[in-house]
Amino acid sequence: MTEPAFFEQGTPVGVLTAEPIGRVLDYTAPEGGCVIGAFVEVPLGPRRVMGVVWGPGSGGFDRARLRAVGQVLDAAPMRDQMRMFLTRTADYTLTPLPAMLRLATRAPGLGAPAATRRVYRAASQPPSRMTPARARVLAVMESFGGLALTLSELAQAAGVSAQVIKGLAAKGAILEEDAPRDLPYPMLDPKRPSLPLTAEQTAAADALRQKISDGTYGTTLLKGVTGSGKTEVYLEAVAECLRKGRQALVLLPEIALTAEFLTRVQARFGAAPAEWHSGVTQTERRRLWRMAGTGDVSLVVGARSALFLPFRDLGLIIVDEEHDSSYKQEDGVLYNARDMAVLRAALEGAAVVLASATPSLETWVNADAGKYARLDLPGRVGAAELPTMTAIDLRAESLSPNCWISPSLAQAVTQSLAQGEQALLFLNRRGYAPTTICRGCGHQIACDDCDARMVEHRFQKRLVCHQCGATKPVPQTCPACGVTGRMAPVGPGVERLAEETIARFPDARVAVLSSDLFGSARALKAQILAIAEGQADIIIGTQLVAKGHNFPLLTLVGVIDADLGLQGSDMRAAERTFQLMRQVAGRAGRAARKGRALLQTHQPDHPVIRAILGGDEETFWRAEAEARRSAGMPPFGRMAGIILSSTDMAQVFDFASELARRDGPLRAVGAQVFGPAPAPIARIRGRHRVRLLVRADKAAPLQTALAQWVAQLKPPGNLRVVIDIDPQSFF
DNA sequence: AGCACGCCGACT
DNA sequence: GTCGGCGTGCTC
Repeated sequence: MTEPAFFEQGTPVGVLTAEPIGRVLDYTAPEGGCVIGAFVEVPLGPRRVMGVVWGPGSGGFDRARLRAVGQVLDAAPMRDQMRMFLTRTADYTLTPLPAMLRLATRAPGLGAPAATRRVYRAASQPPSRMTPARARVLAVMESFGGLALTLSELAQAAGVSAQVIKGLAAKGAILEEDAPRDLPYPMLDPKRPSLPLTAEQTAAADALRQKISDGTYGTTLLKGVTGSGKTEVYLEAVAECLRKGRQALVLLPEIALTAEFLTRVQARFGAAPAEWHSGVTQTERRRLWRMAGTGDVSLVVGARSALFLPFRDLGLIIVDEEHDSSYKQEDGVLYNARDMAVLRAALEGAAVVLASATPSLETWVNADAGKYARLDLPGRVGAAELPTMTAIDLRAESLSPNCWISPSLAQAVTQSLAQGEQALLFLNRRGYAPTTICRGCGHQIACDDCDARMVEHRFQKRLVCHQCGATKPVPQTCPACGVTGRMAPVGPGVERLAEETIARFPDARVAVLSSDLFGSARALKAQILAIAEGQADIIIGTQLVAKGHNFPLLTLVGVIDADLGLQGSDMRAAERTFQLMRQVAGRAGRAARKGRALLQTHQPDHPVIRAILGGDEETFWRAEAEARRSAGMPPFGRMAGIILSSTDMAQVFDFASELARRDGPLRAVGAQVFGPAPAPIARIRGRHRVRLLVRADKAAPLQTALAQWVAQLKPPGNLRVVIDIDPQSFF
């Protein structure tokens, strides 16, 4: 069936709005008609809302009662590929289509006529009377050629007041005009020479260029150890894509921390790329959204939601640090940007590059099965060598109570300091101490609204719940037994580790990098820069430091508790610990000096610890893959998590049990239900959470079955049901 | 999502 | 008698 691309005035059209209405509504096409995919404004009840012409009218509504499309908005119509992408992601994630549309239209004033701004341009006629200030203005204009400047730009550049410029304009000596506010982004120049590449990098870059030159879909895993120069390699893929005249998208996990990345793009292409993340202004978002649609932006660097920009001709998607768990959105629409990038690329005829030093098991398996191509960069660039990794067996070390730096680690730190090098002590725990306990009765302080212990933050002088952010003062008196003065912190957090470090190394400058210690991303960036320049001797850090920062003077990484991530029975624990440890260790020795990593552990013979220390990664992945395969777990089977939450614990348990009992639609496709069990976090913000897990074979039509299954029961009152396809954690 | 309609409790 | 609580249902 072929759909008409254009609808004459008065013909019924189906319009999808971002309102939570489960279906497309019929309207009549407006005066002048409209094309399929057009962004329109339609009347809905007393309101006017934005929508997209999704297709011909369904005809299921009284023709005489149809209202007309209000107006066609001034935006590039949504392309077929994008409509297909939204439909497919909605189906895959079991998200209502309007919610997907909302994700794809996160730009303010979408249809408003293009905003203008007043600009000034040189005129041929000189002013009747020349003054030094006027001369400076004219000189600035001369130096900018024909380029139009705003009042403030011009005044600042010439060092004159706005009055001078207004005066010149009034005399006709310069021209005053309105220009569109949304200027095209500076052009990136892919013809500029790349940085010198090693033979290894060149080979990988050539292979990627080849993938892009045929303009078809294909996914490549670019696996390179930290410091192997992955970025330079995939920037060559970007260059090839730009040469082809297509747009490129680079997805990054922690967008607030990309100053270094932007500088590298600037160095390679002579101009900065467009940025898309929560920190960009509304005006900028609007500009980028529109320019993506018209093709006036060639390279976008962004967080996961950049995947939903309306690119006119997307030729390449890079997913950097593809294993990073922040690609999986955990609230609102639950999607994994890495997987959806592959889907979008397939629909657009674009190439995908998944870059990582420690790929996700899913990606490793896909590459192993030949579904993805794979390129390896085994060596570091230049003089840098991979750090050596050794375990410190904590069973053989004598540690004083409330101390976490073993004698062996302390000795290594002393040695680094003596050589004028930096050391990093890694502990993935924010705050001072994870637990506050009463020495009298053993009571632990927990959050009032969540099923979580409260973490002491000495910096804030309060206890903080890491689930909901609630805080309370550290009590002097035990709320359980009423005894005063026996409350005590138990276990280490980075703040407490810093205290110990300062006591042990009084002459060293100690810096703590933890996300909660900085008010803004800018302050954090400044601190990172200062550390990179050598303004600290010992860095104490959480997970934050594992992600992509270069500290050239850093040669020693000490992992305080390598066992931390291995607790619990989550099947992803091994994979996560492996990735994190490898990444943290990779911070050491990235410049000329050799680095080493020391892992404090109570179980040096644990298979994961041995895999981290021993070089044989492929064996580790193969064993992990085999364990998953035999259990029928992802990526060899499919999983969905169903989180049910309510303020009433009995109600939510009863409902979940009833749902689990009525598993007919699931059994019909060979899927099983597990649970109900308390969710990993059993209570958040006063809501009790219960989880069901569904497992199915890879080929099973899981989404359809889930939809039928859940539709059997109507959730009562304030009970909420959220379905999470491909959950990050499964027990 | 908004916004109306509607059916029961405590107020001028 | 009326004001208003927010449950239910509709929007082409």
